[in-house]
Amino acid sequence: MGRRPSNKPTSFDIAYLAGVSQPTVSRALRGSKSVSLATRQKIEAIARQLNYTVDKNASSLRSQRSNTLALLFFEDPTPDESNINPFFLAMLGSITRHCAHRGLDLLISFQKLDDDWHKRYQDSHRADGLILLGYGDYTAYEPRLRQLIRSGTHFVRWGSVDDGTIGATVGSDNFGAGRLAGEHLLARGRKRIAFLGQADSHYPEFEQRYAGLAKAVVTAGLSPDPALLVDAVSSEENGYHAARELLSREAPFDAIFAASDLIAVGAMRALSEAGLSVPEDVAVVGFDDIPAAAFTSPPLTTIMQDIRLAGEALVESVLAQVEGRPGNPRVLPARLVVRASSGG
Amino acid sequence: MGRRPSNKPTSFDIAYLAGVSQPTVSRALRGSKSVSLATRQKIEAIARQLNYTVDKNASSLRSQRSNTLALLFFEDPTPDESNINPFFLAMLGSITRHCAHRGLDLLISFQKLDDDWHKRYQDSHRADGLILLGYGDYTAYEPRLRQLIRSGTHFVRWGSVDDGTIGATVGSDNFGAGRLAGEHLLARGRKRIAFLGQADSHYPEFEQRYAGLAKAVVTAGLSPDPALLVDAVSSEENGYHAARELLSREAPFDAIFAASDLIAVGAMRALSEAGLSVPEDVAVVGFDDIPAAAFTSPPLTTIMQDIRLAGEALVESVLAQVEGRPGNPRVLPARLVVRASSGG
DNA sequence: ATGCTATTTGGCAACGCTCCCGATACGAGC
DNA sequence: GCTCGTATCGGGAGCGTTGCCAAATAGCAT
Repeated sequence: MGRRPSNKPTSFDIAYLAGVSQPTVSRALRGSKSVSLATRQKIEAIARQLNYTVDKNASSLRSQRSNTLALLFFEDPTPDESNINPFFLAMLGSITRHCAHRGLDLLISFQKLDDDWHKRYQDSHRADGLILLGYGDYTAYEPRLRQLIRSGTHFVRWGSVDDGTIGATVGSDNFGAGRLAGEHLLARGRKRIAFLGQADSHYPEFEQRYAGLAKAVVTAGLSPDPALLVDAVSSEENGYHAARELLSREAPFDAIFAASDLIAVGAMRALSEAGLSVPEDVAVVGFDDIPAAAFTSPPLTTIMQDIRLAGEALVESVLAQVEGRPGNPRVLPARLVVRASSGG
Repeated sequence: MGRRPSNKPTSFDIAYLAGVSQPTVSRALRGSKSVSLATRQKIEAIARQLNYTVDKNASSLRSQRSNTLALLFFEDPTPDESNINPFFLAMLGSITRHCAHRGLDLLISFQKLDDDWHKRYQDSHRADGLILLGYGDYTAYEPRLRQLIRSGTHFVRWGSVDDGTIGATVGSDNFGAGRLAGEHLLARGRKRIAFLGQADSHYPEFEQRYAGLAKAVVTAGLSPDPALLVDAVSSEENGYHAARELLSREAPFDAIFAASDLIAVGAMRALSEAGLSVPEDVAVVGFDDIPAAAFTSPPLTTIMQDIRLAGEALVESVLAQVEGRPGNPRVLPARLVVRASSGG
């Protein structure tokens, strides 16, 4: 029964024990250089001995800095509770680690696209900045982004980096990646490449992936066939149905470029049910390199985004804004991971 | 230029506009019943119009309640940055949703087992309680748990629920699940079932899974063979090596029960390389039902834990403690998901 | 010894909210 | 007509920290 259990010590207690004033304790523990080595060490020793921790709320209230970022996930289609987009989960890992590296706390939250999430965060001082991660229909949350900007909330968005977007944005080189996928398939002799994914402006990332593919096709002297373009948002179910739709169109095709791995996985199931074999009849390339991609049969050729770099870029971008610097847009390279589904 | 951008309104502003005192604003917005309907409505209207949000830090500082939980992940083996245990990620989804449902914020953080993470959270008022999620060596963080208890920090642990554990705990019925797996394999005529996973007291969950399996074997009138017990912690690499170790022992076996899906996946790779086919030569059952389990070839029979329920139970347990009620231990049922790897 | 700069430290006042009272108003009750 | 209870609100005091400025001390040249 040495010490009373939950009598959380304050900086006053330490000040008293160290024989200094309370502000000095604050300075010492925060590493201000205007406190002598001797007193700092004495203070640190006492603090350690008392198991003292700075009160996060008091500190944040006073300094108007929470040293916390909020990570908001948006998902369009899935009403399924626990089934989160695996790519975003990988991103989450990268972001948390980078936050830890920078001494930041990370608040996370899942949002419906049409919720009033922005109100929770603007001016509440929960977080110094927001990281927005979402695949969904861009137009659905675009007005809310304007709201955030108006209220002076710092945020960065993961998504398509182009002129039309609003606020700081970090994203992969979707166009380049699409082109990469196209060139890969063309190099393997495929001539009629279908695209599964929403290729309109509501889904700018998918749109750019398609644009890259089209560019590769055109460059090869071929012309893209609109019949090979099937809408799908990112889920296995949608991929399955999109592939069936494609099959029903009876336009010949010898390859599929899916806008996401989930779509690709669903599509491969549909192909297999239709008696088509991958990659002999149809080569398949996905996007994201989710963990399951290595375990499909055949294993899925896909585009790997640089997740580590992405997490870092996102965190640094918000941080820059918090510190008054501009959060410049950033395009990250993506690379092709060749597996069996595209014929090696 | 209607309103000045980042001049965050305070409750004083609202009070002034509403012609009431500032505390009344606070009460009204928090739904205290001792404020008349008329003034409440007036206050709410003004608050909405000004885009007012309660300052989280001030509120938490005064009330000593942050309405925030912290989710801490522990991982033993993986130094690999972005490769997070998929089961925990699913759990994360469930926990966040339940937190949202309860109006709680969720702080997340990845920890090394031997870090001084407990200091960050005790008395810092970052969070009202902690949820600890980890597969690793229990003994490594057990002393830190005692520390938390001493300091009066509320927490709940996901893991093995038995007498030896400390603090509030929620976990699956590992023993029952192990038995389920054993009975399933025995019912399919397998008689020599190997177990891949650390079956000692440092990994109580794995230990119990093994105990359940052993129970099933004994009940069937057979006796467990120590030669069929191979240590492995949860990763694909470890599963691979464990299976090779098993093969090298030259003790006959016709089934493998892996303590986790990751181990099972690695083991299947080793089996396949050794020219053994699943399930003909060796039936395989995993544990966790990670997303990839459905895509292995053959698809993996595994144990599915009730993740939705788990998230809810964890959150409710900490909440109970915060409110002064005891956070009782809770054992959740798990069920078998039969796929091809065990012979259907 | 005196003055003057450089280094440390203390005092005071917020930060924006919630909690604990006490004050006021209004009807009811005798 | 007066007291008393109930509903509603205001006043004042913190919650534990950090920011700002002044004060004290030390160090050194004059």
